[in-house]
Formats: sequence, structure tokens, C-alpha cells
Amino acid sequence: MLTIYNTLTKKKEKFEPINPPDVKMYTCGPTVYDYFHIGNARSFVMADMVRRYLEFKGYNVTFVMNLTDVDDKIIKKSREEQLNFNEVSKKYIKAFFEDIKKLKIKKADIYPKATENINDIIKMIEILEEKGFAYNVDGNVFYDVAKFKEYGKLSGKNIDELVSGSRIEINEEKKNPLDFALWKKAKEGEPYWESKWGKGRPGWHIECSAMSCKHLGGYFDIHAGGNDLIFPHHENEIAQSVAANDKPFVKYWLHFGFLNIEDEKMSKSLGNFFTTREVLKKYSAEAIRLFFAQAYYRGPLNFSYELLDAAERGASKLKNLAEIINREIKKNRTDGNLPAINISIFEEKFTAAMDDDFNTAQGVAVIFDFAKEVNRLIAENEKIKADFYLNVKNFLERTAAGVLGIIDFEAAKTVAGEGLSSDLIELLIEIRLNAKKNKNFALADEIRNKLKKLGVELRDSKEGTTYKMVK
RNA sequence: GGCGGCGUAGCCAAGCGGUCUAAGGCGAAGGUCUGCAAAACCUUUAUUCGUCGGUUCGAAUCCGACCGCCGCCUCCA
Repeated sequence: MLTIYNTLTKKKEKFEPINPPDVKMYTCGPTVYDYFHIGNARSFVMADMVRRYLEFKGYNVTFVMNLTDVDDKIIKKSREEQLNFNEVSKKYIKAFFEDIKKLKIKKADIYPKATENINDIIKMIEILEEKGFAYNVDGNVFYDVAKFKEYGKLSGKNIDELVSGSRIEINEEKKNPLDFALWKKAKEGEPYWESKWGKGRPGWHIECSAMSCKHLGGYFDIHAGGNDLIFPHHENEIAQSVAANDKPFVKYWLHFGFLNIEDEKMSKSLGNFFTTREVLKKYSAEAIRLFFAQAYYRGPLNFSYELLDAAERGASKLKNLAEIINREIKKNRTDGNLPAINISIFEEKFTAAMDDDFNTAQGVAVIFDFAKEVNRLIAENEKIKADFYLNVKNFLERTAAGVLGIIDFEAAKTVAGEGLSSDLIELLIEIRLNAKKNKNFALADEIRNKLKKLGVELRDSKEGTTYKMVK
């Protein structure tokens, strides 16, 4: 039984989809004004694991992630780069897709963009206005927070206290400092769309309400995002959606903890960030995902290259195993032993861990226990039938690869890269083997060392010599 | 000021009332295998969970106080 910690109720709750086996899930995506940093990546990766696990459980998941492609930061950037705002967003949308692909994040079913849903957004604001939840001040439309009784419920905030202790800028036009913009009047040189309130663009919060409603209906199962979105973004989404649709908005709210640097939140504004791009140049997707998966998604996690080094070493352990499995399956051996391994127990443990509010750290532990057991059996048995490896691979494919994405059997295929041919490598291995037989270890070592420099690592075993490509 | 979170081995990090003399990863030490490497395996590495009290037959887990750290309350994953 899957349980999920729900930010709304501050409790772990039994997961019961509104319309099983369908699960509708929405995650706040990037504002495409720059490359996203590795802290953003944590949210995207963890949302990906949640989604994959729901699919593993047999749910039919519809996963939607929005792209905020018009907003103040994009406009600012476009001025700096002297580009049209949509050239900026286009550039970073492209980069976003490149990066999440490298992170091996499964693509969402739909990536709605704010600029492509302006009509729906306007329609929703009109409804809010008709119902008295919104007011227009000279082309700026605000949400009237005081009209929504449950405002503050998600974030546990009290409206009166918010106002008194707040750092909110006083805006003369707003009735209440907490009121937020639904529609922003266009200033000179800003992008705009026509509306009954004049030329303008949507506020940030309304796009998520309008687009989630459009693609998932007004009430859906899971809404996820970073901790910092709880207030005001998600609070505002609730206010908008519930007021407009007259029904509850989201059943389970999921929030991801921050990635910190030296105990401080990684953020663009603090400048203490690493782009996912640069991290991906040094580390594999599996290592990055393992690093994230080893911690509870909700809590804070410190980032450093030292920690990623450790994760990379851990991931290579799984990668080595994947290589052996691939190789042995290729051999298709029908003689030898079929060592007993109780895969269903590991699967039960894995499922129990993940069922407990996506305890990926525990899930990872199960995978490493499993890998150790498999390695032990490989070491203990002279020859093992291919069936053993097929069973082992099947389990890892569904869990470590399919849910967590911390192992990749495709990438683990030892294929020679640029300027290297596998036939030539095999030839050198053969020559080296002869040298070894003749006790010419100097030559044998020379071949091994020189190949290493070319990125080919040789490994001797009782089964013969194998090679793997290393960075 | 209001609200929320965190403090577990050298490092990261699960566990959240008994199975905990506390997972897993990294690191370290020793060993097996090996011509040497690499990989892999085996053994060791927290009688203790920020501090001090309390509740309980029983606490890392619940309660209180205190210390330290962080986040949200303005854009932010």
C-alpha cells in the first residue's frame, strides 16, 4: 500500500487515486530564462522517480509539466541579450529538453506553455472576475485574497499575520498587500496579448491553474514542486482553481526539499549554483540520480563535487554489474549452474520501501544488497546459465533502471568509441594474453597501460580478459 | 515576529515506540583471488542517535526545555 506525505494535511496518507487506475500528476516546470541548475534538477529527477514508481505500481499516469515562457525574468533577459522574449524562451526550452534527456528523465505527456494557452488563462480570469474574486485596476487584474476563506491552508499561514510581519512591497493598487496579479498590464516594449482589460500578459500563478485544469480537469491527484513554491505559488493556485471551478483542486501535494551548498539553499539569486549542464559534463546521469535517490526527497540535501564523486563510485558498482550481465546474456550459456536467488524477496523489500512515501534511499539500499548477492553468486560459481542473468536483469531493469534510473543496461554495453574498434581491442587482448603466457609481463602491462590511456580498461578474470570504456 | 524543517559513524544518509548491541553508499584497515593491476567477494569500522530532563515495562523514535543549523513569509525547484 502506497502512502504519500501530503503537505496539505501534514500527514502521510494512503494513496487512493480519484479514478484508479488513472493518476493525474502535475509538476511545476522551469521558467525558461536560463539553464536550470542542479537544485532544480533534484525536483525534476525526484518527480520523475515518483511518476515512474506510480507506473511501476500499474497506474496509468498522465504527467503534465508546464513551461513558463513569458514572465518578468524572461523579459529582463531578452533586454540584456537584445533578443525577442520568445527567442530567449525558445533557446532555453531547447536547452531544458537536452538536459532532462541527459538526466534520463522520462518525458512528460504534455508540456503546456503559457504563451500557447493565453485564451484559457484569460477565460479563467474572467470567471474569477465574474464571481467577484478578482478586480481590475486600470488594466492590472488582481486576485482578492480576502474573498477566499481557505487562503493560507496549504502553507499554514494566517492572512493577518502575513500582512503584519511581511516584507511584501506595498502596492497602491492592491486592496490587500497579499493580493496577487492575475493579469499584468503591458508596459512600453513588453510582450502583450489583447484582453478585455487591455494589453497585457498573465501573472505567473494563473497559468498553472488554467493549464492543469485544461489537461487534468479541475480536480486531480498529485501536484508536485519545490518547497519554495508552497507559498505563495501553490497557495495561489488553490485560491484560483477552487474559486473558478467550485471544486477541490488537488488531492495530494508533494514538495521537494532544497539542494543546499554549505547548508544554504542553492539559488540563482544567491549565485551559489551549478548548472545541470556543467555537472553533467563531469558526472553520469546514474550518479546524479543515485545521489538524489540516497536522500529523502522532502528533506534538504547538501551538494558538492566530493559527494558526487562518492555517488559516481557507487553508480559504477552497478554499472560494472550491468556489463557482466550483458556479456553473460550474450554468451547465452546453457550449461553450468543456476544459483538460487530469491528475487521476489528483494522485490518485496523494494516495493515496501518505495510504498513508504517513496523512500528511495531504502530502495537504493535494497538494490545494493541485491547487487552484492548477485556478485557473490557470480564469484562462487564457475559457470552460470544465462537464465540466471536474464532473471537478474529483469529485476534490475524494472526497479533500478525503470524506477530509479541508477543503472543503464544500454549504456553499459562495451562498445569502442571514436578512433577505437572493438576488433582491434580484442586483437590486442589476444596478443597480451600470449605475452602473459610467455611471462612477458612487461609487454602485457604496456598494452594494458597504453589502452588505459586511450580510455580502455582491461580486466583479467578466470573467464578471460574483458574491457570497458572509461572516461 | 509568524509558520515549517533539520541535528544519527571520518563523510553522505535511511530508520520515526520493541525485529536497533541502528540499513545502504563513499572512505579507511585487514583478507580472498591475481604475475601485477582492476573488478568482485569476505571481515572490521556508532552499545550509540545535538544536550539535559520527562512519559513508558521499553525511546534514535513520543513530550518539554535548551544549544546549533536551515527554509518560507518578495522572484525562486
